[in-house]
Amino acid sequence: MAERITPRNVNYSEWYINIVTEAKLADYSPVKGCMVIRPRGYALWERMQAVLDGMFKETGHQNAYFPLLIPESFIKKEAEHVEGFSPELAVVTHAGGEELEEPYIIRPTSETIIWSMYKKWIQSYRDLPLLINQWANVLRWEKRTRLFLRTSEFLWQEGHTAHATAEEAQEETLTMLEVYRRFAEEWLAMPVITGVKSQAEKFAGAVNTYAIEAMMQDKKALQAGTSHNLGQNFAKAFDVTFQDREGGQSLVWASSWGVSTRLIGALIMTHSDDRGLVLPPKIAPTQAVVIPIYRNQNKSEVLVYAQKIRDALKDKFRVEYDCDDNNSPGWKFAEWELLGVPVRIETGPRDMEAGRAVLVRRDTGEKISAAFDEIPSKLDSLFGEIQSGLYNRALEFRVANTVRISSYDKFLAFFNEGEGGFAECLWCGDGGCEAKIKEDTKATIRVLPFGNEKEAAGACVACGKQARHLAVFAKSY
RNA sequence: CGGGCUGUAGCGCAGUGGUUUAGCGUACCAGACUGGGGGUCUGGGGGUCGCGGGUUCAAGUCCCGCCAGCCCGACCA
Repeated sequence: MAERITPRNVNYSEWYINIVTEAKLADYSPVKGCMVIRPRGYALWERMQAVLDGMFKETGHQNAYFPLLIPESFIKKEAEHVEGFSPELAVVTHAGGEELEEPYIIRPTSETIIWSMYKKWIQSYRDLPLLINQWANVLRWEKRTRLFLRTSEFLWQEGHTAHATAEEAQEETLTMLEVYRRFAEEWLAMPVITGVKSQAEKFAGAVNTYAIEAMMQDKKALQAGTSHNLGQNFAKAFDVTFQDREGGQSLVWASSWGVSTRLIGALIMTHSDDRGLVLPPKIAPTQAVVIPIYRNQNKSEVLVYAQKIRDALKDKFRVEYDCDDNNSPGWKFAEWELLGVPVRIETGPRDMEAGRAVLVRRDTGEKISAAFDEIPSKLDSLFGEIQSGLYNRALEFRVANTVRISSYDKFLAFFNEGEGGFAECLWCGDGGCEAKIKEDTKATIRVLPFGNEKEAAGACVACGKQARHLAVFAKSY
């Protein structure tokens, strides 16, 4: 076996790509910047879809589907939106062997096509709120790509809601941000910081963008999900009005929110180690794998015993049984570790005679012997421990790499000389300061975290003027 | 679009103008022994050396051009 690639002998980005490809989650395709998601990678996405979709339904949303192609004129209706997306649009100019009268854009996001329909669907306050989600692919012609983190085409869900009042739209925006926070923290075991984006970092066309930001193991930040308050911007652009209770006409208020296959990248970069993926039990497509260990003379008895264990677990957990005769146990151990399966269950002749099995944790490597009857309950509690253990480990890592900085010299040293991380700093709110900081350090404001308004008293880290916000600065993906 | 690096078997690589039929590891195929941390042995298949041109008695190796990929930037979820 060749020496495994680690962040110590290559850069972090190569390490990450190596894990993605070694675990056979995805490949680059013949289409530049686009990836092929392999079955193992897609299984992760399906798990995420299932959980998120349940959370969307619980909060009153419905799924729908809108076209891939958007008339070019639609994109141009909202000024900020055009400006934000123009550089990365792919345009269809020909179809059916003829040049089209008006080109179509391949959707980079669906606000415009959806709001063109909402105009027809919304007449009265009785039609509101309209709470719709779409699972779809989108295309943004990115200059540089990285599997799962930034590909030209990616899969996502995009929620688009319409409301009668500004307050309702804002409430929806924050409700969905909270759904994302819960999903990231409770399911992906990935601690996130929630808050609002600066005006420079917000979505093109939004009034405000809220986000969940996570710290990866190289101490860079990753925006893992966004929820936008769109105000009346798209209602104005697409002339979507409704008649209120009093008989007057008003523009509707909007939100949109999305997470993408980038979450798979986030999951990998949060928990994985040099042996491969580490998946939290709640999201892992396979939670445990039963590996029989046998010699030729006792093969059939061991296989029967191992199958009994598998059968005792299969209705309660997502469990696989690896009786492939072509690979040695050692090979299988390494392979299933690479794939991130949270618990491995070894059953050999010794275990069979004792009526037991050995459970091995992927996250710590700890081996636990369990009697046959107690395996299901043991596994259940182990999953809980692994889930919270991964969360706590990631949280401790973030806390250990987050510092409060008040002097600009220290700020520059933190990002330009040190290893970086999250810097919590006071900021005056001026876009000029923000731009200067980006110029000097490549660090950007990731988020203005919630719940820190009282702490924003003091001087801006860059210009020294009266601060208005506490901001989290970091280099990001 | 700039800067750097790399194109030789599925993958990872060596090959420094002249060892015959271009090698090594791994993967693959056949068989046997094995099996509690990526097994051992024997035999086997697999190559337009990225593409095009040039120099030379002789080019994977030198020169020119082109193409592709990756990494680092700029842009972005």
